[in-house]
Amino acid sequence: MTGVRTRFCPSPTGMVHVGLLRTALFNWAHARHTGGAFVFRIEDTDAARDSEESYRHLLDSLRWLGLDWDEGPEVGGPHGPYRQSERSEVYREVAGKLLEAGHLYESFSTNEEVEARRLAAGQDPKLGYDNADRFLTDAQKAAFRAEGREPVLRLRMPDEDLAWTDLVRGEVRFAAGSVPDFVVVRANGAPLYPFVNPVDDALMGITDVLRGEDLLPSTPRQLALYAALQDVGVAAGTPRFGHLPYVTGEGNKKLSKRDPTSNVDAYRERGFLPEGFANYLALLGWSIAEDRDVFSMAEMAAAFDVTRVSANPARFDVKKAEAINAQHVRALPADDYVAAVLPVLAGAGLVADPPTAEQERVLRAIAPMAQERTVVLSDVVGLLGFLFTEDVEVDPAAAAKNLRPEDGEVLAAAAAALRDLPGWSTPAIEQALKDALVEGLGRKPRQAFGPVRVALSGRTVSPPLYESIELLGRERTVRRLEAARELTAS
RNA sequence: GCCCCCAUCGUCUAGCGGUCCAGGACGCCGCCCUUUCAAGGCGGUAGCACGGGUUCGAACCCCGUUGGGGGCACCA
Repeated sequence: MTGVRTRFCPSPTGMVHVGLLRTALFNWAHARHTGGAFVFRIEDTDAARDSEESYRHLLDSLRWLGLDWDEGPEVGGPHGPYRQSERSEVYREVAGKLLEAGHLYESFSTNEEVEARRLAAGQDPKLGYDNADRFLTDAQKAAFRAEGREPVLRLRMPDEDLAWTDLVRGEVRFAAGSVPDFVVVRANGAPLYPFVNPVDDALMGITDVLRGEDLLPSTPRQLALYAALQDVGVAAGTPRFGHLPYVTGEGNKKLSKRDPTSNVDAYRERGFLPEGFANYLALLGWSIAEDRDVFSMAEMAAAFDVTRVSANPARFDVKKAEAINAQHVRALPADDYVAAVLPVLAGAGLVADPPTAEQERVLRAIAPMAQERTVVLSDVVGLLGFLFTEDVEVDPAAAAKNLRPEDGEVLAAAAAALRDLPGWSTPAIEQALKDALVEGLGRKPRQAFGPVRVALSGRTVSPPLYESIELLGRERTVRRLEAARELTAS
């Protein structure tokens, strides 16, 4: 397959939805896999809801995920402009051609009139427009205009079944007559989405349209429009369509825009890696192999086949997304991990920006042990914070569990063993603590090291103890042990 | 109401007529390793919605039922 051109054409309203980003990802992957082009177009025809901020945010989100576009905003291309708000002339011209060729006609019926006619005929008003204005005479039109009415433009639907072979679902068919003539241009001259979207696709040479399942019922109209567009020489052909399954939330409902778990930013802020998040998104409807589900963007591009996308709706499962992300975090080269984590620590005020040499040394030393405990980047604030503060705030729950009155002796013994330890190294620290606590006090390892861990890190979960102690240094270690000992007394 | 889409473990999926008493992953439950928590290793739990066909043979093909979802704007 060559010459494939896919597109992603969101409207800049509000936040970026995970389902939207999944659609972008699949279009990108399909283009990359086939060696085609990925076009990015902004459908900002709704001035009331669109915002410049949201537009910027859209570009930023695509770039964050690693989706590069060949044509579109900020990169240009031969079919621009790529923002619909700048293409009004184009639509006016195309509508003119279609009207002249008789594919479009002027319609004066109001919704109330249509409904009244349906009711009078004993039909369900839900059926919509009744094609009543199809053959208005010039005299009739003049009469309506004399009343001060301005017409909308409607597309004359063909009297035949509208069917296509969907890339993900196979043949889909709508019976002739089941789709009424639809409005293409408003009375005030403003073109509508069902018109501008195919017009732009045609003009931009789009060959493959991968979009959400919610748009499937509007495909017959697009097909009819395409036929008209070809007739007047605007379109070269009809694109292939592939309708991607819904991304659902809890329950089986389509993931609502109001559901906080649908906002891509939430994942970004928690520190999902772009590759990890893209990997999970790809799993929503696609799989790379029978026994494998962790892969890179490059691997996805190499293997992606739209035809193998599942038609089933997919539930967004945060737990699995985290598990996939954690695998990407663990696979990071150490330097990359440090680089990724530094801004997070700086953002939490734990290290300077840029970090001091000492802070960087500590981070590099603990990184390999922290890495395998990091699911999302923001985890490091809690996991490593104790290494970058003078004193530590002990988590009350951890204290209740491991800083009980009987644990005081452990802390005292640990402090004593470390206060004058010759040689401050991980092995020396390990030996000293084992001697003092396990041998000396006869405590089980669990009973011995639990209190020490809480005293030093403030939590029951931390990187390996001895290494942490070495990095903490003698002074802070002893001070924290003594401070914790006072807590056991209370 | 009308039209359309979907139907394999709790979840995401593999399966494209025999190699499937259905494979992987997440989750969950054990065990091992271990200074904690993870990671890692090993094992376990759990599924072809139902009914008819077609066929020597059906998770896979067809029809129906049921269930779920979506669309029916001068919004995108």
